[in-house]
Amino acid sequence: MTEPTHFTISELAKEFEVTSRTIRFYEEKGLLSPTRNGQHRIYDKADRVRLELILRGKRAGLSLDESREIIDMYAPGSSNERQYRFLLDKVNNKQAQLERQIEDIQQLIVGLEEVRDRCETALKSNKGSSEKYPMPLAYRRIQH
Amino acid sequence: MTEPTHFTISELAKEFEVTSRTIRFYEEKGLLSPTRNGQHRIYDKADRVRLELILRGKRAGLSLDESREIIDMYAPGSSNERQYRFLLDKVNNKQAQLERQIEDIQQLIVGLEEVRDRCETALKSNKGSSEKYPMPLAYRRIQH
DNA sequence: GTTAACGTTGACGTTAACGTAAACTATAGC
DNA sequence: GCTATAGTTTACGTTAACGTCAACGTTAAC
Repeated sequence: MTEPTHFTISELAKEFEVTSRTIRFYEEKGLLSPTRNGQHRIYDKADRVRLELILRGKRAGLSLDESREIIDMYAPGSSNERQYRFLLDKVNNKQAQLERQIEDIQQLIVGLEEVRDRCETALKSNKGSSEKYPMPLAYRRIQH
Repeated sequence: MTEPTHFTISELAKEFEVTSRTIRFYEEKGLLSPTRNGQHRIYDKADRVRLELILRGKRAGLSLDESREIIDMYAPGSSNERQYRFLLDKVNNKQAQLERQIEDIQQLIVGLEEVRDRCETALKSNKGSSEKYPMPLAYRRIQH
């Protein structure tokens, strides 16, 4: 049983738990461009990878435009020195932005961990009714 | 010069580089509830912190509803054991979700790092025109 | 007292990311 | 030949997160 090399829209839809409409929408927006068999769409492995990346970007909280930007960096076009330098610049900026995003998420997690600690100590004291429950401190050191 | 303790809407707008409309919108959505001096809004430090959290959530790629969820966990309501257990559960779920989100972002970064490496070697070979430039590999190990 | 600066409440407009429904085509199974 | 299944296009609907007026109220300055 060898790996499939081409896919229909509903196969991809099922695999990635999105609707066909969604996949067609991504095509409208220029994020996918499957070939056609007559009027039906046929997706190859590269298309599948692109869809995967789009959805990863979505889970990451990116807009479709942002995901497109990144995917386009993955698949470079022309290749003279100026283009490389330009791409390099975009890559570095994007990476910096993503790293800032990670920091923001980590700060949110720190806040949640404080909440959890307080919950747990409150539960361990075995009378969760008369506890002091001050505001979290996690959001005190903020700069950005 | 002691730290200010209250703020007008435009002060906050300026500090956080959003419009007053945006801040009022957050209030409409129940994310803020400043007091009033007559008809004007007055924001105290707690309000400011909440705004900060909302914007951090935004940078993190969360929707307003998701940010609200998290903020509401920070500021707990009643406190019997059942409530604590329930909150604890929500906190843990949210944390897991945020950590998955971080992983997705990190994968995107890995892809960008590959691109950058190729850019840099291409530039170092000092003739950026005749290089092979295969598709990135970063998105090969994917499970989720 | 009027103009400027700041704030307020509607209310309608806009963009992104799809959902939903209608009307049609093509193929496979009976 | 007919129905079921999968796919297609076209088009209008929806929700989130604001933007953009318009019309109005107040204090502060001149």
